[in-house]
Amino acid sequence: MTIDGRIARGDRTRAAVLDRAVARATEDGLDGLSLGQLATDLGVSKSGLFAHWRSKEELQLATIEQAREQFLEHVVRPALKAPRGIRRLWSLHDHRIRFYEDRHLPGGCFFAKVQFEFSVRPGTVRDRLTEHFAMWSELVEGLAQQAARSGELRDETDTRQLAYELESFALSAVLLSRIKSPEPTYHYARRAARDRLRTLATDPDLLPEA
Amino acid sequence: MTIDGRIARGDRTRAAVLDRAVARATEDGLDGLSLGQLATDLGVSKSGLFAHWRSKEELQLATIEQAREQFLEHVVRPALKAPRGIRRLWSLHDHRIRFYEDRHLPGGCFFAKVQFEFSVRPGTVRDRLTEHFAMWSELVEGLAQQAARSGELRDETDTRQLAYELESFALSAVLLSRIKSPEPTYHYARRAARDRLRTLATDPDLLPEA
DNA sequence: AAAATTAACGACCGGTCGGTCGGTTAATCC
DNA sequence: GGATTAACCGACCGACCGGTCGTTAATTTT
Repeated sequence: MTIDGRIARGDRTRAAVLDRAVARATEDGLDGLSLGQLATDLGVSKSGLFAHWRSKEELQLATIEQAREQFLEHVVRPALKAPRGIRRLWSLHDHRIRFYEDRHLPGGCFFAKVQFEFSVRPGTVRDRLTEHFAMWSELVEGLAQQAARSGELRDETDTRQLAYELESFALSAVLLSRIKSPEPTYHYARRAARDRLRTLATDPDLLPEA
Repeated sequence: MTIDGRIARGDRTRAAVLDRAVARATEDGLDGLSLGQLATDLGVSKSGLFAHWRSKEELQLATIEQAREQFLEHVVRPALKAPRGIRRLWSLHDHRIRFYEDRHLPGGCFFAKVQFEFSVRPGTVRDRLTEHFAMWSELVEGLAQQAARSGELRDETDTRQLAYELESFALSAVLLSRIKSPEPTYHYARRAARDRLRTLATDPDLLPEA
């Protein structure tokens, strides 16, 4: 019952390749990824990559899963530590902006980038991205509904509408932080969400002040 | 002083190529554009394209200008017919959403697509896109300031913040209309902007109702 | 110690990419 | 009517693309 050193080695390179692939994809896109360049960057051979993934598309799909893991680890799981309700909703938005702010990825956000890249290009990659976004949407809308049911949101609140607006503020933070100056952008992204949540909250003091 | 038929012919093909390039770029991006495919689609030869643009980058830059023209014609100029102030601001947002809704371009929005594509890729293309976005930002913020100065927005209104939020709602409409169902998305994009403007308006009746 | 398994490699393939070059055709100018 | 000009084309180029294949080196199993 010892650890197989060969497999451990494979796992290590696989992880290294995927981490690099996620990062590069935020710059040049999932399709812009060239297997040759990726291999050279990592100091491995191109054919070595094919030992782990049988095609470029397979590697793209694996890259998506890796990006999802990163996002869960840095954004979702920490955010869920906040108390149920409107504070958890805010926490999710805040952690998300912080993740962009901290520049974990050179392009800011893997999913924003590749969603735009594949949103009108049918295929397996697009389908997987759509699934992931559906899950993410359910998470956000679920948290909003939780907050509504526990009486922390005004009765007339449209939780889907709210989810749309939060998504908007975060999504445009990714882009605008690269096109205009980053600091004001992140500030606007936070303030927009906080103001919106405060107008819908039955107890605005649950949220940070201006 | 008659019209030179040869030059007129050149202008016609140039316009046809650029229109097609704008449309295709919303699907595959400005870099995803292949000159060979583009030429084949239009029934011309690849080398014929090089007679009009000396490199791919030159064609990309020309494509950006063409997209700008389209956007001015379908969105900006019609929107500016609305009376100065908050109604003009709303009109700009509404025309923008309508432009996406009408599916003039297969990918929804040229600028959203290529901004994401080039936002972290230094070069002439990126620089031009940044310039264009700066002009667009000035337009929106200028309209907001106009509305504020004429007393149609509450005194405490942060016009830059408002511009950020409007941009967010429109930007995410492009993406979410492809990932989720389109109709609710456009509805959310309009309602978010209208609600926000109404809370900031000194006279909400200037804006359409729910 | 031999056999089996796994990661990784170098050489190579057909195809496509952006780009060049020497024409051809047709409209315009003198 | 001949020279000029502009649009456009077909053949071709080197570079790079995703992908295949036979092999080597290291580790584990028997």
